[in-house]
Amino acid sequence: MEIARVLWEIGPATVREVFEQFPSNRDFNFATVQTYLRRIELKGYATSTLKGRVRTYTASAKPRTVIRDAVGDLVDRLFGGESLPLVRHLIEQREIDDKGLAEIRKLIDQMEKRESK
Amino acid sequence: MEIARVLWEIGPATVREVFEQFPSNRDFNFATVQTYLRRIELKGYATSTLKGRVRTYTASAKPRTVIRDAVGDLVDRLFGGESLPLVRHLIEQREIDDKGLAEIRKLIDQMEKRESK
DNA sequence: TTTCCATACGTACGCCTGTACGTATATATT
DNA sequence: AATATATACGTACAGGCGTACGTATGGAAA
Repeated sequence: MEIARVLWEIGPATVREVFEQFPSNRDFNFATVQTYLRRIELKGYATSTLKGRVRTYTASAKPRTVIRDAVGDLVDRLFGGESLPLVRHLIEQREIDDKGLAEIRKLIDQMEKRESK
Repeated sequence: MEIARVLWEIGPATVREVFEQFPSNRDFNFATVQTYLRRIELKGYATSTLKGRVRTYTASAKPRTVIRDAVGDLVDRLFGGESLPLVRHLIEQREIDDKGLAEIRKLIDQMEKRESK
């Protein structure tokens, strides 16, 4: 996931480019990043091509899809499929700052407006 | 997680009691539930005592703690540690119904009030 | 041209997870 | 008392994940 996120963020990239996205506090071995990218491709979340000596990876699955699946899975396991308790948890545990709270309120307004139309 | 949730919900319980919480669409084998409970105890999330022939498990870790860890992990992996995008995702993908949205709005009000005090 | 460096690719390995079987044994049923 | 039933407990086994090593090879530096 960490690796896939990098691919989404910086777009098509070589192993080295992905590797270099990680700050020193998250120090993977180059070969480890390589393995992850290979596996990501195996699962169909990315494609790659060999240009000369260097393989370049491109994300194929959309973030939205992968995120939906992963979050759905967590929600099933932790909350029996209910999303609301997760949001409640996040807000109550103060994981969201003031600015964030304001943004969420705005989002809710929009969703309600859109829904009633 | 599914198993631990049951322990939290129904309190101390025997393997059979936990086993019976699952509806037929989620059909574990009795032995499977047994194994999970053993592992949950191994990890320190529960304790157990043998009364006569029957072992009874009691959750020890608090849901809040386990949930915080699991959600934190997901947020790290999927969103680089930012919780807001997760909430945004949940709301935008319409995972929350009207009633839920209203409740969240109320919650936000409360949090803001509490914070400013 | 010889040596070094980067990269690809195959392989490894321990741990975790999901799932369950088999066996011993104690309790309930006949 | 003999037999069936339930339970605990040890064990298993495949697949995934996190992490990386080793080796071959092509291009760069000396």
